[in-house]
Amino acid sequence: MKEFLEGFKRSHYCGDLNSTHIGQEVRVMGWVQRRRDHGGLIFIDLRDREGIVQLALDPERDPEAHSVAENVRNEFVMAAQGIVSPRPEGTINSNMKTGEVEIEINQLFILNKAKTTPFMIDDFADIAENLRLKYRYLDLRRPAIQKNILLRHQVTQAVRDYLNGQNFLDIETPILTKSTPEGARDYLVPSRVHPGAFYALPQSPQIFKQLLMVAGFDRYYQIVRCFRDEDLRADRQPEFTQIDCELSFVSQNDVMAIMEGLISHIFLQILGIAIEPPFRRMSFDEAMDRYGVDNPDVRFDLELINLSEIVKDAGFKVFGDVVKKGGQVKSINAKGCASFSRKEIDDLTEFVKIYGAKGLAWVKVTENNGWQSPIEKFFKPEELDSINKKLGAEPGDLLFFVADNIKIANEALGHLRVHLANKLDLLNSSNFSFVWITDFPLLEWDEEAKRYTAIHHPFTAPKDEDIPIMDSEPEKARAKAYDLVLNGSEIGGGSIRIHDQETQSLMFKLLNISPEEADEKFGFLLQALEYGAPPHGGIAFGLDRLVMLLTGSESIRDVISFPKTQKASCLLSSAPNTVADEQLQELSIRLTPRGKPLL
RNA sequence: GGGGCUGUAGUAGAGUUUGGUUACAACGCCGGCCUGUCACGCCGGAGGUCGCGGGUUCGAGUCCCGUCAGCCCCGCCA
Repeated sequence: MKEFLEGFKRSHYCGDLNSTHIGQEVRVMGWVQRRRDHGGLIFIDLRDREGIVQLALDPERDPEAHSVAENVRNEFVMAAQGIVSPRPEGTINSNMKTGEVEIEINQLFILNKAKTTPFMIDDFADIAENLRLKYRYLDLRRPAIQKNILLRHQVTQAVRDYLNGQNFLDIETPILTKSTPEGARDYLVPSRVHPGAFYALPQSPQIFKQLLMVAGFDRYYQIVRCFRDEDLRADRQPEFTQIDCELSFVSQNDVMAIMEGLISHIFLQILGIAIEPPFRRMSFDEAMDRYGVDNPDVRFDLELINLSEIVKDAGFKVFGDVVKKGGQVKSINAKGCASFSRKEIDDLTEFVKIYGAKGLAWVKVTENNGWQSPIEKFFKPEELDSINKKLGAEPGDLLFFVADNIKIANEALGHLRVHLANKLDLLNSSNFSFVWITDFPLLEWDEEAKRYTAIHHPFTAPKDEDIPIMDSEPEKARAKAYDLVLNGSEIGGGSIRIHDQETQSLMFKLLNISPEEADEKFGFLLQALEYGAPPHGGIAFGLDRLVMLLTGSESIRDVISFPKTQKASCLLSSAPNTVADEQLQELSIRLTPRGKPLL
């Protein structure tokens, strides 16, 4: 076969041929999408990564090639030579990119046969995902998935083009690195040379990229794999790819502006969509207040309205009591949804319970702005009027209320808002709405650990004006941190980092990390900060999520070549698997009986 | 750790509510026919441990218990 390919070279991709090639002799190679045998004439649709072209085999024109074609089956690998010809009148296929032409074949070779595939290689069938993942190399042949992977390549190219043009340097950082207990659970790799010691796979190159700033590289980027040993979701894999950036001598606005340039460049290059910077900006507090979440989908309204003040002293004791205990009553006006059935409303009630809400109160607004509702009788007419007014309620509207602590009320209605938008078909996946979320709190109280933890990470700088209150009112201190949210997905997040040793030490103190512990865990970073660390900051974008949104995919798995299942296994290779006793011995590892905790 | 959905020829489904003779049609596959099709067409054929294990019953794809796998979500995770 090697000798054959020495002499027989491909001239074009199948999918690239069109009427400009008419009259040329071309050579194509690819997989048989389908063979249509008319007894005499045989058509073969040959597919490669660029598309499909029709091969026409006429027994009179070339009996030898025609007889080869008689034995061809789906997914055979073929090499073909012939003349690109216009299709006869009336046989042009406008559904195909190459539909105006066909190749009149004069030489046809079978490069390899193929067994009947477990599923058809096309975009019509809806294949069970475990089967797709087991035969991922066949799944990846399907045009829709292949398109995603090709687009992913185009995105990384666009990223490199832009960042290279902005003087960023692509620098690699270690994959075998040190466990840092803050943040997600680490994937650990046992060391053979150091029995009992472990490397950790990086959750992000965070500390190393900061060290690159100390080293003076000034602008760094890396398209880099990161690892987090946490449970999976439709948009979460245990290994994922970040577009990781860090810059020296910049403010928060500098970072955001440069990254708006990057995102605009990507969208223009990939989708031809112009997105004009600056992007919309919104504080964390505003996002929580109006949308209930820190990753608001701003493609639609259905905003959350706080009714706490109105209902605090109103007739409905259940609402009033919640407010008096420090909770909130928030609501959504679903315009024109009064036609929802009892069943539909019950389903929505079940939906908010997922987020801890005890219930979902509702009101159907009737003619003359009256209420049809189980809670109607508890409100005086003037209370009812002021709620209607606050919500802009009109006849035909459906109002929802959640009364609970602030966290649950926000979360339940924030998710209900998106759920309703889906139900009402308000979401358009080809509409891209960006918003920066800024002014995050620096810290968050961890009830379980009885201490503060960093919302972003322990190296995030506080806002200058909040440094004085870090000690006295730590929960009120805000961070120089920012997330970029696209259509309700957090696609990137970053911060200005702490670059002086004193602030970093204060931060560790607030996090209840002792100097000894800090030294043991992050000593190398703290030392580096003492040798002339420049002010710096950066950001990381989730490449997988970005490509998912660019392709309109519903799962992150559809934009990753070899993804893992929800239980983090690879159905193709059967990873993870057990290993030989000898391997364990070399690593000084002894296993406990399966599933039993170590005593 | 928890909640929900799904599992029937190679594939995607119907059948499960109300247990009853040989589990149904489509696509694919195999054979035959067909010279302008393009998710070609026509004729014929093969193909099943109803995820797995146990139970109830005269009898289980169908009911019960357990278990495995995949998916969605909560917790967890930037």
